[in-house]
Amino acid sequence: METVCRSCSRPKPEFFKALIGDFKQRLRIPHAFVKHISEESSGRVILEGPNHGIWHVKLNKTMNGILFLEDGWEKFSTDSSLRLGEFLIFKYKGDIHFSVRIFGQSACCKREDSFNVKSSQESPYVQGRRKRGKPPKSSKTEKQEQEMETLCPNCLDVKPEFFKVIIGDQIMLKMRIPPAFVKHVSEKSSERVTLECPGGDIWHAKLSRRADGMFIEDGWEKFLRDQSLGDEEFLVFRYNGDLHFSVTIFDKSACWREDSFEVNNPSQVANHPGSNPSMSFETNKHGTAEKPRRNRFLGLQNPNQYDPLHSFQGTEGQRKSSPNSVKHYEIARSKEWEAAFTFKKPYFIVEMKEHCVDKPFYVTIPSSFVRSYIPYKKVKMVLQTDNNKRWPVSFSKFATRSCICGGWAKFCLDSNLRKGDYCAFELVDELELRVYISRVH
DNA sequence: GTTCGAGTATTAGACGTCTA
DNA sequence: TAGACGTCTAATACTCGAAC
Repeated sequence: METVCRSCSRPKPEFFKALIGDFKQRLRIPHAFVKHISEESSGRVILEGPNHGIWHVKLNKTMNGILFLEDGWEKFSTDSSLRLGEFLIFKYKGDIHFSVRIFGQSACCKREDSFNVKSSQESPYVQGRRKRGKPPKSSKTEKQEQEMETLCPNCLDVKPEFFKVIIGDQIMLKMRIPPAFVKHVSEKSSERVTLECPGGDIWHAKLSRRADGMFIEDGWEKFLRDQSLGDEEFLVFRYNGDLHFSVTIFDKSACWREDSFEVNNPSQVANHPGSNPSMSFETNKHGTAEKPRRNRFLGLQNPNQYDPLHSFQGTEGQRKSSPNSVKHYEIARSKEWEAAFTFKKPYFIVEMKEHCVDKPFYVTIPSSFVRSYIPYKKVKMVLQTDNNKRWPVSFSKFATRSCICGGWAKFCLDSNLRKGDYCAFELVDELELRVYISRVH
């Protein structure tokens, strides 16, 4: 169970961000999160890295009330070696103070890598390159060791974590633990998995070890059902050991789901400090309490509540350019581009470089995508766009890489692609890629 | 035996050059 | 000149050996 921290009596609001587009220049605060900081929406904020290093970043507000982390953000981004496709989770501690956790493309928390980054001066990265050899052992003072035992995980992020996005049908039956995370699970552990929501509710499921990975099933489906979890919701699993996971749920607004902090079992309500006394329960046919099902947000009914940059999806354990199920919408807004991405099919994203939009006109396809989805050495493919226009292109697989070349130039010119734009390629059919464009210019 | 530094291998992206 | 292919380089994982 999520313990009550001695340094905080209530849960701290969180939101997550996917690093896409111009994330190195600035980062938008999700609209739904602004309410938590609206009174302090102008000025400097403090970002605390995974190792408790501190960065000061200017929080700027646009005319239409959108908040961006800007001046100083680039330094934080550089010092933390943030990369496209990674995820950040911001926990708001109050007094414009955020702690930040970084999740790599393996879907696991990058804490181990970034733990020793105390500040830009002490970064183990030299000119952006990680120093070779094993990282030095993190040194903690005796006091810090004691605090680790008494502070709740939300206040001291020292436990391994991974995230998972609810996408597609398969995950409704079982959830694959990211391969990069499996090392944290002892081979001697039992098969009984405990999933605990912040409100204290507990679900049990079965852990299956198979040749193709480690899965949580038999009970997972009930957990999803009871939490009314559905497409595009984002879960963070914090591992407490002995197959006990604390689960934090984020909804489509990129903010934590506050109802996940409510207690599902009325018998627990009276004893739970964070419970909502006004919450009512219905009794199901079995006589057990059932939380009213959440009114799930299924579409862009209210674009103002939707943070278009949040939902670049994670992977099922793949290292790069995950072909996870996501769909991208293109949203152009004045000079700055914003895109909302929610794919349903395998995809990859490419930033348009000079060679993509000028001679010799080609796009390199991530090899992980090619291995998984394009078994051909040389084949004709079709690109299509939102307006149902189609462009024939050639796909070629070489010894060291694969690319789209023949025909790409015409697509590029017809679509007026420019250097710096992003293209998402969604594999809608065996030899058909739907292209979504995010324009920077 | 453990920790840490350093060398090597592998992979993927960028870019230059060749050829039909 | 467009497309095909080779080479270079960066990033990172893996392995080994020295120091403690």
